Amino acid sequence: MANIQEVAKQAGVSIATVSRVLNNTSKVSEKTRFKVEKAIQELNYAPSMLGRNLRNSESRLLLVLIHTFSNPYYTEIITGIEDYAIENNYNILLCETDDNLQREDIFLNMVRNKLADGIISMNPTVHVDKLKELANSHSIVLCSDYYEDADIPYIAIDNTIAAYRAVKYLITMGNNKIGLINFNENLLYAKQRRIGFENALNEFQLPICDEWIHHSDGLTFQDGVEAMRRMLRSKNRPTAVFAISDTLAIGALKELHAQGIKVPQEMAIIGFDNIAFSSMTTPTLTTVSQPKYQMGYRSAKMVIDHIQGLTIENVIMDYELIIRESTLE
Amino acid sequence: MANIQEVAKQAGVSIATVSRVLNNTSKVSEKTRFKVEKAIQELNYAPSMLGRNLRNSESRLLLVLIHTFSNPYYTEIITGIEDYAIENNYNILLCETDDNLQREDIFLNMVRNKLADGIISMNPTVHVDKLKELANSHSIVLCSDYYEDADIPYIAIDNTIAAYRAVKYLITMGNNKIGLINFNENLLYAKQRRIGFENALNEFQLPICDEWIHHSDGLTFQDGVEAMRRMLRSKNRPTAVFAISDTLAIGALKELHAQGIKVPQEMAIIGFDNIAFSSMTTPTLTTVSQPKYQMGYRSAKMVIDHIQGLTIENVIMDYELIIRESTLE
DNA sequence: ATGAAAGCGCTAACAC
DNA sequence: GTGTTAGCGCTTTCAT
Repeated sequence: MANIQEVAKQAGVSIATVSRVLNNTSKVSEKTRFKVEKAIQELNYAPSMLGRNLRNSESRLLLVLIHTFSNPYYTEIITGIEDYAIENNYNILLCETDDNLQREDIFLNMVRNKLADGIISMNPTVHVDKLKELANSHSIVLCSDYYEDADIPYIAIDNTIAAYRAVKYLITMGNNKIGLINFNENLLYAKQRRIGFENALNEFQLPICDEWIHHSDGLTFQDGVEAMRRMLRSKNRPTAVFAISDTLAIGALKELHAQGIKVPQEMAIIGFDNIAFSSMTTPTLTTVSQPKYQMGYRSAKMVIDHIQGLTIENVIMDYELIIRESTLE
Repeated sequence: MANIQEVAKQAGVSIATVSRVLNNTSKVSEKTRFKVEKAIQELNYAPSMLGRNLRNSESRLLLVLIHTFSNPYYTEIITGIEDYAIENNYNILLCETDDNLQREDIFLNMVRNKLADGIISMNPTVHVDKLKELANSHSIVLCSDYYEDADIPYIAIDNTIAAYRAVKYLITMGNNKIGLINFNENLLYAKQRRIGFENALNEFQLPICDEWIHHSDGLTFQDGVEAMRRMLRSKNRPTAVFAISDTLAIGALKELHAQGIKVPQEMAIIGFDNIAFSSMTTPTLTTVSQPKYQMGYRSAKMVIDHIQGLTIENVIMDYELIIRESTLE
């Protein structure tokens, strides 16, 4: 592939002029521009990003850290990120860390290495200390989960209140035995949603029963199936269950169906995230919807603003309760 | 962030020596190595990929082109690609083209631009001529859909036979009125699956009825809902439907449920792809499973082999019929 | 074993 | 309006 030298030679001009034509950065005479463009055509030339980036010391690449592609929660957020990024001439590098510290290191190093200009992390299991240190000198934004007191800018919803509202809704629907399917509570959002859950029960003086609280090892459908299976082992069952993610809720729904337990008549289920599948289940799933696209879009804006030296502030977004069949009587 | 100069200065050696320590490329005395490593530590130095890549004229980045993140079909393939890539010191750049020619151009240019070393395209709507031309001088592999006579290496299953087997299975289950929900037949795989569908019907001398063949505009659940809705407008209904993707099949299932039509008793449904959600629906979905992880893994191997100058050959993978509730009586 | 220097492809400051 | 040139951070050849 031709380089700028060859184009210059072919057009009979200097490389500076070629660069000017390429970047439209100062006046070039019609005639010269024409010659250069002709040469570019003939040589099928495209400028090397590598050279350009090295010179400009920027890559216009954003790293997006996620735990695993298979979690459908991310898809809409990523679309939002990508839209803003593309609009602003950035591209995104989607990085799956998969709980692998080594892989994580590779990605974090890419921004120290100048291969990427900033990071949007949606990966709460990331090595916090490293991220914190990196955030001192680089542009990092956390999306949808964050760390308290870590001083890394974030965008998220108020999980405590959202969970509180969801559970309160279950209560107002007449449920007074309410269970929880949670994930690893080291994650802030999981902890917060549990607190919201407890706040609601406390407010209505309902029991918080350990038998009705189960933790899953992961966030796949199958994890939800297993959590519900464990919950159903006890004869004393809740009449409603709040699952911390739609994937878990959908798995739970499946297990209830397998055991012939009617939803919502015998047990109501509410999820969290409003993933696309949640309206395709039988019954359809009541859930808490985060403005995922907007969260992605704005987190991209945040990180790009930060790269360009602006100061940015944490953002708390609104959520919405989407009521569907799994909680209606 | 420090650069190689500063490290050299701090260690009291030349930049060449630092580079040698970094890359372990020739003998360096213990003492010098130690000094350099100390300086690297102190300055918290990490080499710039940009400089390195420019020098080596490689980026060790692979582009993965997909149509949209929201299609769950891709997730497992991408995991396979990523595993092989990481094992071989490559990273992947996941690119969503979204039918946008301009966006597509950006991505294709990245490989001409030396920002990426190769492309795995799973995006059948990509501008074929451009891709073909690019494939002459760069490393490109098509995964799961391909172009006939385009001479671009690919990995895929035999869609015609897979579809044939799926439909034949419906026939042997006693169905003789079989419908099809297809997608845009400009896509090779859609065309091939239709041919397989017709081959099976022809073999058993069953009618191919236009009323029972519907095309959707997209591959979302909603598209499946709408396709089934259209099919149900005619009184004369098929007793089984082959949907070209699980997403469409799941949408169809949803619409059948909404209209109170029992699956599989009144209508059997079979999908294609075995996405994770297909075992979570009610009823669970019979489907054709492609070895998605392996297809990803091997396509990454193919493109990296090609980058490294090896000759590569097209690969046809096996598929598997996964029988679940949506076709059982 | 180590250093000096060229050069990867590009942009921008400076000179004309 | 256009050309010359330095330099972005690195690797590698050639000396020593």
